[in-house]
Amino acid sequence: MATSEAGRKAVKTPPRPLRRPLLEALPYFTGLSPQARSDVEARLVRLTLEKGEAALLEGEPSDRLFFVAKGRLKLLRTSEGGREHILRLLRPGDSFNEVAVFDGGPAPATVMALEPVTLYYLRRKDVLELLSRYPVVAEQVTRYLAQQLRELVSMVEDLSFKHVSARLAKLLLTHAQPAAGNGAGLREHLTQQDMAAMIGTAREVVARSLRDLEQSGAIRIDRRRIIITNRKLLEELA
Amino acid sequence: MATSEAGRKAVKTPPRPLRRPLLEALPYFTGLSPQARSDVEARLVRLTLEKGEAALLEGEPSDRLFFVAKGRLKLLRTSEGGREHILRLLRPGDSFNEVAVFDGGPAPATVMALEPVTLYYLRRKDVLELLSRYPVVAEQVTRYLAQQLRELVSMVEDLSFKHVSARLAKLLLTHAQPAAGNGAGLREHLTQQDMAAMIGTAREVVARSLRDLEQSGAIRIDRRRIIITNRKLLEELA
DNA sequence: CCTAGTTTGCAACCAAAGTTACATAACCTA
DNA sequence: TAGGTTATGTAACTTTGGTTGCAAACTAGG
Repeated sequence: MATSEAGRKAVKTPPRPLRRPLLEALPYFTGLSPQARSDVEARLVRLTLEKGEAALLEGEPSDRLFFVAKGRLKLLRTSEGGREHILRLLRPGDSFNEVAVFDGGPAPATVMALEPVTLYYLRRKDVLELLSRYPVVAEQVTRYLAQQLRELVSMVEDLSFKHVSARLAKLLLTHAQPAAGNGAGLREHLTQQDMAAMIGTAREVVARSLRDLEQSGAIRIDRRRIIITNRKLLEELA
Repeated sequence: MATSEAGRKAVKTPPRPLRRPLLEALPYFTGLSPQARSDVEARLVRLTLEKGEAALLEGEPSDRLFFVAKGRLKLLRTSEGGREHILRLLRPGDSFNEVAVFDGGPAPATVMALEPVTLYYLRRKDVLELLSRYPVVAEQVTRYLAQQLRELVSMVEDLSFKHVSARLAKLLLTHAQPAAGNGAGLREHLTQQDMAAMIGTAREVVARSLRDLEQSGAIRIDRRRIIITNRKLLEELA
């Protein structure tokens, strides 16, 4: 993360057969019949991006529904002042740009590659066709959209009711090593800048809050790695 | 608005034929064939609520997709501290509880009647059946969900980037009399408490911001009615 | 191994927003 | 219209969060 400015050149690579596991990993298309599956595959277009390149710029029209096959991206919204709020991190299996595809408006957020990335996309008309041809897909799509809505509602709630340190605590918890209880680190390294952009505040405030959390005994910061020393406590703070 | 606590008794009234205009006003079901229409109508259940009654409580399971036929409701999220954040005002033609119906989880928000209200609802299984039987419905539903997502993203952006006075200015603009330019009042009266709950702040802060806006010349407050005296300015502030 | 760029630590300060505490005005209902 | 209830106006104060400004620690590439 923490990439600086970026162009948006995209390398369109020649179509190449999809590996099965990928399509199966896309929530929209699990459990389709073989014919249906090839119907979908025939419409997918492959696309690769370098680190820092944008798949989508907020405000621009776009009718592509994207799927992440490889690599991670950030989906963010930018303020006039240049600050960014990261709404989601995208990883293989995720999709994005549903909003623009389904309501026909401009892209509501920018999506930028955090590392070399492979994407596939469908055009709006193909999506709608698949949607009406395969009801299962329609069902999966509505489920996915509903989940997104649920997450955003919870984000709104957090922003409006919780203080920075609570939002930070929650962020740490959702990024903690899964199995581990106490003593767990984060699954992937996040810079303070990243964390700030994810919970909607400034980097310095994150630093301050991290110190507070350390004071309280919930976490320990060891050579800029965050260790959760008291998960219970952290959950209470969140 | 500004209703106090409320029970949640609901009066289930005997089924009665839907007036055509209503069904036509529901975005999901416009443009259906007559048979399709009666297929939908046969599954709708009618429900009335008194002012202050809840159609839905956040956290409770619910598999009903609701449609507003008459009256207004507020859709809100409550904090532990009892503060509420109003996410949307619902009026005839609106629907709610898509999230729980489509992802199968608990209701993400509470919905409360602001006045006597008539609702219709469909059960989850009927919704899914209609969805797969009539592709047009699937398309309308995904469009509607996408619009909701767009609005929530914009709400998140506002909360994270804008100050209270900007959020308030925006709120006033979206509630201003439609046609009118300067000199326009609000379409419906909102108490400061309402406004505070809609932009995620405290009532006193709204009062303070209103004074600021009046100072700046964007609005005038005349016997607790808000008049927009300089729409341009208000738009800049937002 | 060295350097340029990135990330972090931290303090001091300022601005915004939340809180507390009342007084006053408007509204509704009996 | 009287009297209670709800909505407002406003000030003072506290807390949180945003900003500024560096210095130090780190890291990746050459």
